[in-house]
Amino acid sequence: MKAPNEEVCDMSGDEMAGGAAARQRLTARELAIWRSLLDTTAELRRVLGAKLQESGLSPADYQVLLALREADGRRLRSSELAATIEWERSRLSHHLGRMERRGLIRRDDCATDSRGAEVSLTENGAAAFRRAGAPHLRAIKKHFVDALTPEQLEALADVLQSLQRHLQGEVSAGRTGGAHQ
Amino acid sequence: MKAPNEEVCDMSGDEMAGGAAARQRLTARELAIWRSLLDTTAELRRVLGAKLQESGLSPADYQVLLALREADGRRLRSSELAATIEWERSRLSHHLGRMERRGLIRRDDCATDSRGAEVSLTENGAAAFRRAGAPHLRAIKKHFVDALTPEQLEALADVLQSLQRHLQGEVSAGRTGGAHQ
DNA sequence: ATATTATTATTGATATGTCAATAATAGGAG
DNA sequence: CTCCTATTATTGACATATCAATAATAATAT
Repeated sequence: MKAPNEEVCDMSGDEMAGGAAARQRLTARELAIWRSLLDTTAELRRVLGAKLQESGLSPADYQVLLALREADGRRLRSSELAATIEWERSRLSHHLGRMERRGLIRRDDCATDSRGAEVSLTENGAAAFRRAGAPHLRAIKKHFVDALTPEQLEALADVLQSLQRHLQGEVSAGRTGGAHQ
Repeated sequence: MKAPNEEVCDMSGDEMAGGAAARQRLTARELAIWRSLLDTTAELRRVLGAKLQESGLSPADYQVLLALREADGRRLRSSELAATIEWERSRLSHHLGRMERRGLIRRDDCATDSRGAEVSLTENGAAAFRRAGAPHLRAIKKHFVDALTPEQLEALADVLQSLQRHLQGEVSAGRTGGAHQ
């Protein structure tokens, strides 16, 4: 096993111009936590995905149906839907094709923009979503929420907020600590 | 917006036999934290995957090459490799086929078991891994570790440990304290 | 109005992941 | 040994994801 502070990676090289803190190296402990984050979240996705599958929906199906369910008038332009769930348009187009074949959603021509398509739930799709919803939420409670104390949950929320801010600061050329990529 | 403690899901129904705590309901806050976990880790995977791609490797390629790199004699039986990285055998078989076509790995017949295949790095694969390694570790530091304080990192490790114990306790029929797997 | 550019959505090619079958060999019971 | 079962690895069919290219329309400039 590695010593707790062993350096796993020599960070010298490019894009490390700044102060001493910025050139610190990745420890074995830090790497292990990263791997644990990857593995644990993958396993959670797998377990919850399997639960959803019992209702005949994939996680991707669920995301699409949820966004439509919560949309004004239960319908969305294809590109609005893509923006809502943060998918690439092409991915959505392929997936909508499959969901349409299965009778879960419908695509109609848009009245105000001849290029556009309006996506809406079919009766079938709405029913599938209703069937899947409660078991899915129960599974989130059982496998995720119930594993943690309220304090741990809040600590996790704090961690996630920091990670997200850090990620956003990077794309919008921010001044997080000088790294402007 | 939802009130912080609004109940999102009525948990009554199945498999809730026990005390009052177990039948509590999923709050909007808890659901939001779950969604944030999904979204944030997806974005991290995306960013790190894009970085790896600059070296011509997918995250999956990297996992395979890393496992081979760390194996005794730089070679593994196919099923050992699958167990190491926790992949289904069929997935590994398909992926090894693609990696073999790209000249990253090689499969030889196993001397002691005529069914088996021994997977090993090619010179090409070893070189690709060497090229990708340092930038990948730097990216983990930059996008993940550097976003968090040491306290946040330890809090996250604690959360992940609880989640993993909880998941394992479920598969091995209960009693978190006794899971010896 | 016409030409240029941008936006919308789809498509095809390819890479990836899952599941259920298959083929071949190993290992044990009789 | 011979039959039965387990293990090993691959395959084919399909679902999914990404990327680059396309087609159609809208929006804008001149």
